[in-house]
Order: sequence, then structure tokens, then C-alpha cells
Amino acid sequence: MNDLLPYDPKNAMSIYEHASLLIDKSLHMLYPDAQLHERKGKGGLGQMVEEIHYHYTPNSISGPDFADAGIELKCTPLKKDKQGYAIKERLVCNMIDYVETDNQKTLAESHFWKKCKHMLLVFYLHQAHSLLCDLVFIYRVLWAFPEKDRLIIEQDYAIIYNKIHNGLAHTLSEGDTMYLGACRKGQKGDSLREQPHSSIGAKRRAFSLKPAYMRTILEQVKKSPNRSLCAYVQDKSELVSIDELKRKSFEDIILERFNPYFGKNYLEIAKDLGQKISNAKHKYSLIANRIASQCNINDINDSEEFQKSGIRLKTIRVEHSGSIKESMAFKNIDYEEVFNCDRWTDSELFEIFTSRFMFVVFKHKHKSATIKISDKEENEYVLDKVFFWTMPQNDIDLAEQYWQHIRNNVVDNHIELKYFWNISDNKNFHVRPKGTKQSYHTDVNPHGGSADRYCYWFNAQYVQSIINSQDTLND
DNA sequence: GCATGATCATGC
DNA sequence: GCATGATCATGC
Repeated sequence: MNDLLPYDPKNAMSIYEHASLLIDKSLHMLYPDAQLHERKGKGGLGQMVEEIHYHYTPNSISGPDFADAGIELKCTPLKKDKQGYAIKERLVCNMIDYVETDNQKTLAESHFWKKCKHMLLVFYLHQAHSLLCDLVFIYRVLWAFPEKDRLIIEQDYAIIYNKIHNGLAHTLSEGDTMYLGACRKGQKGDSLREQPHSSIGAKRRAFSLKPAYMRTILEQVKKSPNRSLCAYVQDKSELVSIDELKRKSFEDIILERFNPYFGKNYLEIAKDLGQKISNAKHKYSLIANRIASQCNINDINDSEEFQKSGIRLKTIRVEHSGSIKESMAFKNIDYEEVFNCDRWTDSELFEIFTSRFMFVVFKHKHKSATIKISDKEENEYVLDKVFFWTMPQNDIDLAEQYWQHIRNNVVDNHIELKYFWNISDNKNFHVRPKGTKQSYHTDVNPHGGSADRYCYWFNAQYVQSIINSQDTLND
């Protein structure tokens, strides 16, 4: 052990133990002259912790910060919401160098894995306009990826690698993958980056762990004593096993579970699965959940894999003609969240819209001109199609306008339907109520008092275009 | 015919 | 009691 240091830089546990001193403190509280080391920018806090707390010279070499222990130090922000501490943003790990990555075919060879396979995560509470040395640390986590997560991250990496290798780096999207995301990095207007197999410039991106993934880590450290976690225990229902993942991709495993049921209606599927018949409006969703989870889980959004990846299961009924009657609702707008979030890519809506979607489509077998559907006709919707989908960049750009418009209205205290995009504006997304009438005027208005409850929606037309684009791909 | 406002079973 | 997932129903 180095006598000059209060910890052993070659020993991961020792580095982790030394982080316990940070909890509930700011650098300023621990080290009166911390302000002399004040740095600028986002990575500044991590560098200051290394310098002041660990007496370690920050390096920019490609390996982990603590090279001998193989530990990468990451300071990552939390915000406060109604539930207490919450993840503020994805964990940005390292920039993607498209040219270099083209020579790193597997996860094990990748810069990301060499640097970040073991991390010391230090969560702090974000405060706008605060000095870095005054930010207070809340939790510490010594992180190693569980085997199953590594298998999924290997599949994620292969998806990102293949896009780069096939000259498609400019089409990368955070929604392409499950846990490891290729997130946007840098400002609008930044110059595009060169990619190896195409002359088209690609946006700057970084390997990152998705907000949903970080949330599951945060949830577990919240339950652990002393605001500390060094051994992650997977405690949620699992959709797929390690053995399955070694043979097939996660998505293929889930898709194949639907194979026996194509062409069958709700009643037939429920009977096959031994499930009781439901009269709920979302009974197609209920049965899709049972198929995907092999009847193990009521709501696969609660499964380990869906929680960590943020994948969303959506069930749609399509008419015989291919038209779709209903628009698609998401969660109700949290006006305080919108009010307090000043960056599109950190918003709740960005996370929802850029997540990976799993669509389960039931299609009507016969021409049906009537809007009202008899019980008999109801049973003529049969399982037609299941696919994973990610919103294309053009639509994400439109969604940014949608969010900005909502946010401007919230900031201006214009929380009324007449101010928002509606479906006849024909801009893919609109704002509309959801929920019973009693609950309409019960939401918190950030300007004080209450506000009507509205929800984020996909226009029915937009949903139809998603389904149609999938037809084209399959033909 | 469709936009808009309203509703409901479910599960925690 | 409430969020969720999704569909219903009315009136223009």
C-alpha cells in the first residue's frame, strides 16, 4: 500500500471504502480549499474527486481511471422528484470513435468495455448554478455487470458495431439497443464525424448506459444500508434465461414466443394459455403480456429486462383495411417535470419516445364498415404481427418541437387544451386528456394551484404509418 | 367520419 | 386509491 494515500489504488474495495467519506458531504465540506481546484464543465466533478479525494492525477489515457484496480470513477447526477432522488440523465461512458470501433468487433475488444466494465459510481444531487465543490454526494456503488447484463450488452454492442461496419453510423439511435446506448453527444450545429464505410457524416455519439438501466441501480442502492452498494442482486422477475441468451438475441427469444398464436383471436389464445377471459379494454395487452412472459408475469413492464431497457410493449388493433381507429396514449404530462427540465434529451418525453417499442398487432379478419362492433366481430381480431421498433431521427426532431411547444406553454402557464397541438394539426403527436373526469383538474401546476390532466399521444395516423412501414420491410 | 372528451378493468 | 393501457361514444 502506498503510505501517502489513505487508500490502496490497486484495490477496488479500498477505493470503494474511501468513497464512503464522500456520502452526505460536498468536496468543500471535506476539504476547505476545494474551491481552488474548481473546474469547469461536466466531467469536472469526477476530475476534482480524483484529484482532491483520491490524490490521483486525472488521466486521459483510454483505460480506466484507476488502472491497477481496473476501476473507472463516474460521478453522475440525481434530481429530486415526488419519489425522492431520481436519475437525472443517462451515464455517458466514452465517445464512440467510429473509425476505431470498426476495428473492435466484439464487446471484449471495445474501448467501452476495457474502460467501464468495473465502475465506482458516485451519485450526487444536481444543483443548477452551483459550484462543483458544493455539490453533495448521495450514494456510492461499486459496479460490475451481472453475467446476463453482459450478454445483453454484447448484443447491444453488436448492433452498434454492425451499423458502423455497414456504413450506417448516421442512422444510429439510442432506441436501437437495450442497455448500452449510442447517445447523442454535443450541441446542435457541432460538426459531423467521419465514419469508415460511408461518406455521410454521422452525429457525435457516446456509449452510455440508459436512464432506465441507471434507475434500476439507483433503486437497489436506495434499498441498501448506508447508501452503499457493492454487490448487485437481481430481484425482479426475469423474462429470459442466461442459457437462452447464449443462443439467441433477446428480441428473437421474445418474438418466437408469439409464433404459435398468429391467426388466433383473443378467446383462442386465452384458452390455449389457460387464462381467464377478461372484459377489460386492454385485454389484448393483457394477453400479449402473458404470451411474451410465458404466463409468468402480469405486466412485463415490471420484468427485469423491460425495466432495465425501458422497452415498451404496445398493443394495437388494426382494421381489415389497415386503418387504425385509436390514437396511442402514453403517460400523463408531469408539468413540474416539464417545467424543471430545460433540455430535450434529459426530458421524460425524450426517454419515452426514443425507447425501443415492441408492437403487438391484432388485425380484423373481415371488412367492417360499422364503428360499433358486436361481440362476434370483436372475436375476429387475430394476432397479425409482432415487431420491435425505434422512432426514426426525423420524427424525433419533430417530437423535440412538440416537447418545446408543450414546455413553452407550461412555462407561460398556458395549461389549457387550446394551446397544445391537437390531432388535426397532423404533426404525428398531440395533447389530449386521459383519465376519468374527476381526476382532470387535480394535477400540480408549477405556477401554483392545480391544472387539467393531459397526456402525450401518438396520432392514429402516425401509428398507422409505423405499422405500414413494417409491412414494407417484411415484403 | 373523425376529433374530442370520456371511460373502465386491472393490478399494485 | 390511483396509474396504466387502451377503447368507447358523442356531437360536430
